[in-house]
Amino acid sequence: MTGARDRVLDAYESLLLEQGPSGATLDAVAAAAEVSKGGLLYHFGSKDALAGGLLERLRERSTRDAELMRSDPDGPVAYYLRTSVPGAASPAGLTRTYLATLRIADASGTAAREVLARVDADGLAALREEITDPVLAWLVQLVGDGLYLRTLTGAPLTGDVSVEELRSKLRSLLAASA
Amino acid sequence: MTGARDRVLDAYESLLLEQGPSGATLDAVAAAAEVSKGGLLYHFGSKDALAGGLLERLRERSTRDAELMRSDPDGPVAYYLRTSVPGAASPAGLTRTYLATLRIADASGTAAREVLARVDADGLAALREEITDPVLAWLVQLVGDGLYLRTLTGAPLTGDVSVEELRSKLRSLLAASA
DNA sequence: TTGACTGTACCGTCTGGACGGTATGAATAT
DNA sequence: ATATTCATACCGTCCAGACGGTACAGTCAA
Repeated sequence: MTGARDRVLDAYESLLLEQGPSGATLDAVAAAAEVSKGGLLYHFGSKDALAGGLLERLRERSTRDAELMRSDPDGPVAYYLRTSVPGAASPAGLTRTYLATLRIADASGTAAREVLARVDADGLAALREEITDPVLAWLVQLVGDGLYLRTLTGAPLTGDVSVEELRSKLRSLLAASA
Repeated sequence: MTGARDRVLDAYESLLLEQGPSGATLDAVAAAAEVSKGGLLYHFGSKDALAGGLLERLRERSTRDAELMRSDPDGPVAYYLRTSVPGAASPAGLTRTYLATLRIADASGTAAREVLARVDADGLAALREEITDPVLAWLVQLVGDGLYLRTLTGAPLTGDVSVEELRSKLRSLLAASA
């Protein structure tokens, strides 16, 4: 009994990631969630409400992720470097929800942008607790964001240089400035 | 006589950037380009063909941008750092076309991803001509990509740290490893 | 009995696309 | 010199289908 509501949101995310906004129709989402269309509309009264539900989930997961980041035994930076790699999803499922929200950042208008901006701000704040230099903290975050963009485009993440090499480079950069 | 074809592509880009894929309907594009729908369809036989036209333009502009990058008096890196900032568009209009293409990266399926990947590869190759360390070259590119993502979400580019500070940090990082 | 659905039937709107027509100008034929 | 043909570059209308959303009768576990 996973709760149909969550299943609908999961399905919405999946369709957004795999087929984009145009593929995430109410019918398709309902089918993917194994719920009738009527059932979907019972939980989310309109498509806007569905998008709102995704935004709400993003907010929740972002908050939870920030907590995990702060309480990580190796510190926020280590956590961030570990989880911002597309392959390893964040425990809270933040990555997935974030990427899905990115796809509706225009359709949902400003609301999505605001939440997205808040998620970024939360992450940066957590990073700053460990990285004293604000410029460097931002740089680290931007590298993670760049990796996100790669995932968005479905780029192969370049086999030439591994993400692990990138992370260790970042670590040495951080150590040098400390 | 600017050529209706180019005007259509310009309008398509604008709508993609301002309203996203759902706003970029054939009618809307035609209206924005001040061309009738029939006229639009004369130049691009279908919506897929329109997307294809955008991809073609991206390829052209990317090639031209790579040339400008290589022939820049201050070197590829300086050029990249200068132009990857959303505010200052690249001379060839690459930024705009790239961002627009990002919005249809799913609808156009794999074709868009391939071109996007090639643009990234071209940029990285140009960067590598100046930055010997491949990991560092990739890092620089990812920072630029992160800035792109910010533009995509419409994030305020954080007023806390200026992009100029970020650039100078990057420059000093590059100088230190040389 | 209520809440959480399912299933089916619909409706109005919008969208991509097909299609037939038109204006212009250059080439060719007479 | 005039008439005819042809290609290019559009315009405006129409339509089938898809989409979001509504309505409502029924099911079934707690």
